[in-house]
Amino acid sequence: MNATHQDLTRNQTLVLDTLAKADGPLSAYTILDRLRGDGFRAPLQVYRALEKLLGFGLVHRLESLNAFVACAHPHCHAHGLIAFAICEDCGQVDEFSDAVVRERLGAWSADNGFKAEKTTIEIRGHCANCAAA
Amino acid sequence: MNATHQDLTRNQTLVLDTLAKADGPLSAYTILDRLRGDGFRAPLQVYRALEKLLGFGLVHRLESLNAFVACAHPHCHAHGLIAFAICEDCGQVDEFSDAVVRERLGAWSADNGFKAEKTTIEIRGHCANCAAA
DNA sequence: CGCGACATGTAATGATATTACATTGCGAAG
DNA sequence: CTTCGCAATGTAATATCATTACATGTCGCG
Ligand SMILES: [Zn+2]
Ligand SMILES: [Zn+2]
Ligand SMILES: [Zn+2]
Ligand SMILES: [Zn+2]
Repeated sequence: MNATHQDLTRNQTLVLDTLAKADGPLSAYTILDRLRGDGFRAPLQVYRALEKLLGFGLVHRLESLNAFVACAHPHCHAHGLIAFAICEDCGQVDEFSDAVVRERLGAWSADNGFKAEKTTIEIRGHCANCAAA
Repeated sequence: MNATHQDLTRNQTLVLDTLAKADGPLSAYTILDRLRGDGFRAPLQVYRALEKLLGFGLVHRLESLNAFVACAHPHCHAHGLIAFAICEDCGQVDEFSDAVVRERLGAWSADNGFKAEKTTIEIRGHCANCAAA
């Protein structure tokens, strides 16, 4: 595990590159359309690649958008808990993490006997640039 | 605004009651099926009611499930930020809020000039009961 | 009554995701 | 080398979630 870029299959590489080149989140079907020229024909080709990439931590799913982004920090994977700030105007996504937030949510889980598997934090709003306009 | 239960229309009341009686989140189509006997025929009847109920704060949308729950605290809705702990085994949802988390995410937004409109926090995992089993 | 505002009814379509099954590529075991 | 097993891939069909478009109903108010 902890796969490097070299371990990726052709389809996984194509999907990851598509996300990396994009300026914002892409839906699975948008990825599919962008890869038609590379032989992609069916949604499953995209979803299967995404599934692996999500497992590798190279891609994140934005639940509130039903879309996907390449990880902004694929190296320093301190990925215990990630938060996303999503601009509704320009689509830009900012990925960050906060130790205090992680600690507080962890404390709630401990207090309530809840075994957390995955935490989603998504802030929808307007980025600095778009808010100015 | 700040609508009370009395202000609700028939369809809104039916949808809210369905959610309140359910033991967990329901998808829009599940709500539709449960209301066929009351004359519901089309998804839009559910989605329109949900849209209003979400606005009133009587219902929450769980982004990671594409499903909806009745608010657990429809009265003391001082919480500007709500978090959900969702059990993947039994479907139970626990709704809570944390002032420190709100403050930290607010601080990040302020630091980055981001104007937050809506924040989603969802923890997927296993509740105390199910984790024991 | 005549109008406007809002809720509702109905059909069609669009968008997102999964199931099922066949096939291919490739390294390990024999 | 051949066969086996496994993971990836290809393809079609289907399931699930959500919206658009347009017609109709209801009710308060001038
Ligand atoms: Zn990341
Ligand atoms: Zn922006
Ligand atoms: Zn609530
Ligand atoms: Zn449970």
